[in-house]
Amino acid sequence: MGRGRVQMKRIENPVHRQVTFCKRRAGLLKKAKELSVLCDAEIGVVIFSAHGKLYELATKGTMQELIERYGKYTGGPPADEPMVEPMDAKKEIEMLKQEIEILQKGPRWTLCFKKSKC
Amino acid sequence: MGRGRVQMKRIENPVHRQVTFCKRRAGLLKKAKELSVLCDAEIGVVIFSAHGKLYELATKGTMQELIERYGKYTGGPPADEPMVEPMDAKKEIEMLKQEIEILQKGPRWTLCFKKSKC
DNA sequence: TCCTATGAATAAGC
DNA sequence: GCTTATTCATAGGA
Repeated sequence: MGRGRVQMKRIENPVHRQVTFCKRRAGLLKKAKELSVLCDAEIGVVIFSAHGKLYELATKGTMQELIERYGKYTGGPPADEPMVEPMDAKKEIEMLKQEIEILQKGPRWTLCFKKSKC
Repeated sequence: MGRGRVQMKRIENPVHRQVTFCKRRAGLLKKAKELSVLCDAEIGVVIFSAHGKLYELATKGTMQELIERYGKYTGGPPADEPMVEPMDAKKEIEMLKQEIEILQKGPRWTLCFKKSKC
């Protein structure tokens, strides 16, 4: 980026590393917020700097709540299929119905890109 | 980005939202890895999609270890163990989701693309 | 810090 | 999924 490419290895120069850390940390948190808003996702980011300082972000509720949700999810039944966590049933049903409505009304592609692979 | 600006609000069209979620999620995790490597930081990212599916990344060690470190740092209590949550109306939700899946994939890509990983 | 030149990310379209 | 047109992020330098 910027001027010249970036090697994916630890930046040795401590000044450069510090500057890059600040810039990219801000960028990462911004991206996380954006993804959360745009796609209605709950996201948590935890960053420990090399010196051990903590930076964090939780897009919905608190980090503690997110950690608890994480614990429930990973501690649940060992699904071979991607497991989906039940949320408030009423809410979800409403959301799903709305999606269906949008899908049914919205214009559909009539194109089919036939590639040999498929 | 890309073609035209992005409004920082929830994407209403479910197809667009899904596509954006996949792309930006990948981008976010990539950025997190890069920051970790370049600046020698320990980073954890947890993403719950709107439908409750979990995506995660821990750049050093496991997420569980990172959560413990976080708990120590913040002085909070250790992560709770999961609890199982009973559900009703689960059936209806499943049906609706299936319908959405059919609508999204059915007539459009059946002959062309493999099942999406997202 | 602020300011560019450039490399990356990504929204749409296919 | 792949391509392309644009916007975004950011490395280096002032």
